[in-house]
Amino acid sequence: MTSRKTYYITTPIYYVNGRPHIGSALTTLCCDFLKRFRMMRGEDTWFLTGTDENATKNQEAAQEAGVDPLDFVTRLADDFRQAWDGMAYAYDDFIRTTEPRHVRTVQEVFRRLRDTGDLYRGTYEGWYCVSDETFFRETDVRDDHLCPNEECRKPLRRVQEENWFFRLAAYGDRLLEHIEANPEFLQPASRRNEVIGFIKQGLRDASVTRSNNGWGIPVPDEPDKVIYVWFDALINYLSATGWPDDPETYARLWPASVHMMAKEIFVRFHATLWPAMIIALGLPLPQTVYAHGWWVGSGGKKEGKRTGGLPHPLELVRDIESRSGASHELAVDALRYLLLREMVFHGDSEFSEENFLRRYNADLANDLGNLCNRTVSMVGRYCDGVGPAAQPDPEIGAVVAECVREYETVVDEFRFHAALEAAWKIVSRVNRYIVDQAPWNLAKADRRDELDVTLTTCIEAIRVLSILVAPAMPHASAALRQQLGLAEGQPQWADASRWGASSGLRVATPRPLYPRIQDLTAEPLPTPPEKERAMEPQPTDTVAAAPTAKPTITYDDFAKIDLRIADIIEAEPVPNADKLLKLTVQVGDETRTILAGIAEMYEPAELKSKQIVIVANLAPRKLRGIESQGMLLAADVDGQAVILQPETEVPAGAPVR
RNA sequence: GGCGGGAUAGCUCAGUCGGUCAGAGCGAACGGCUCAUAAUCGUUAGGUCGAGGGUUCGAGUCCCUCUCCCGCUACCA
Repeated sequence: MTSRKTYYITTPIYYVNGRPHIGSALTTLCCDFLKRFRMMRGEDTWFLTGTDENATKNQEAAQEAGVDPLDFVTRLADDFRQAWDGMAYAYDDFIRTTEPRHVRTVQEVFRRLRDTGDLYRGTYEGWYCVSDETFFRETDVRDDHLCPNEECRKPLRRVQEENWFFRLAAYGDRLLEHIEANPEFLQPASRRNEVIGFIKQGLRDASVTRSNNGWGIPVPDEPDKVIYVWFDALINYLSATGWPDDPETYARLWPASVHMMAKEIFVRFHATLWPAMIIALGLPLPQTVYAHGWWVGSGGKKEGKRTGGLPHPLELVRDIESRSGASHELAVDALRYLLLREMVFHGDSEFSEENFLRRYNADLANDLGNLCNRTVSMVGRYCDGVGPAAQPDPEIGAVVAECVREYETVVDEFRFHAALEAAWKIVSRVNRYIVDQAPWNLAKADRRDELDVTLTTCIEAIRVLSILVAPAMPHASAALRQQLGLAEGQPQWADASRWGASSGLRVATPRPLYPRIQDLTAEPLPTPPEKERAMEPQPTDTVAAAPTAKPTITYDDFAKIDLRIADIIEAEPVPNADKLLKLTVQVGDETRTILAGIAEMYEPAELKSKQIVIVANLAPRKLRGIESQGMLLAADVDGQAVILQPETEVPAGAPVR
């Protein structure tokens, strides 16, 4: 063994013309999990993500919008960066394909492959789709001369141009050889078989340049051409290592340990073209290329093809946050947990918000959160808040050890949901243990020794859990440790195997990590999350939400919202709710009930006869057992609501535009 | 069209070499407990394991046919 190789893991670089959604969030999350897990084990890690910006479409879209293309893609790239920051993904590097370091590497790759003869000139004459940046053969094109891609169908252009081609066909045998000899190279196995089938069918050389329209990476010495966006994009994994200018960093990072991605870009690009390019360059191949499945809509509809239907991860976070009252950071972790836990190993998984929320209650609120809460509470009550110095139960210790082993095994197989399942075996075993031991009876009978063993066992189990959940839920891990009274700092994996490592901890005041969600009804998700927050009871410990630029919407999107002026006729507090007021409002000749989370800022009396702005066509929703038929608009100032009013009195029901 | 993967309790899914495999979790019902977040613990699900046929002493578990879904690939010059 020579110097220690860094565990280098990558996401694909994301097309900036899409937006972040729970699919790309999952890919990135898997990488984050692996990084955090490896780090915890003491390994050197490097986690790369980024954006793919050289597509011709971007330039055209920028022109339409009348903006400079680079500014345009920069803004879009920032959307991704903010989304990933908001999800607490601890990437080490964010690469953009418009950066000089990437351009430099891509051009060098091109030069070298040109020199070795892996690239050659060829003439292409035929049909070209600008949108897909793809050439089509004569036989693929129908008489209408529209793009054969069913999801595109844009008019094709007749082109004749000389381009550079990559000798992909020459690498089929070498690829197959490597794939057969290295079972861990392409995973999971079902996907590997698809690749083998694809290669055995015979590969075709790939056209890797396009004519230069002012956007993209110019071909060295041929400024009238740019490098095809896919050829350019894959090279980002190499660019980020500093190849060829920074041999030291390169040596530390390359080859990549894992290229993680969703399945649609696996077979042709990451499992075929990219490895062939690497072989042609004479570089070592990545250790593992892994493809996970898609989120598909409920009812068997294939929503994965178009990810437009999938929500933005931070929208879901806001929803969890406002429904549960969990802190923002813990809501982020809740979604991280749910994404990893709901995505099954082999294939596509169903995305259903209701199922997510159900699992939130079951796994996070009832099982994990409550286990911590009841333990800390009992230590407070029976031991004056100091963990006893007893030996924890060895039988539970054996169960914990077994789960820790299982966890480690399945993580190395990329079965994240199975890892979390293993951790939750501990949770449910200890919940059962508590009932079996009945510490409340032990306390009454003054059976001190048994009580000490019981509570020490609980504390120890939670301490181990705080380590096991850390890769998926870094904030929740810290919260568990805070509750137990453990010193701050990164948990270490080795401590998961030290049963009985803690004693005499001073526990914190018990505070539920994950409050239960009362209403699981799945609302249509595109509900504006920020406005909704002002409506919901706000927990006092809510951390300020990470600022998130919302994506641009069209006028049509805006026009769907029916905003109206309303007169407040009646305002009264809602029983058992600190922050909710029940408003009876007049909208034109209609009277409605609206619930608003403004009780902390406004007295019912002072609201009477005030004019407000409401969203009149929001789907009704039950809050605290009362149906709210609309939503009041208010500014959100650090969680406090400030209602919006017309400047002068106007007729109730007047539309707002 | 070819190749591959699915179809298992209301929901999401496990089921390795054919014989306590008909399972888990959630949801629901009932009961226990009271430390806890109306939590937790226990019991309860009688589901023709997509349809039909076959091999076998015995088949979700192997073979054939069919239906539906999904993926990869090819579009028949």
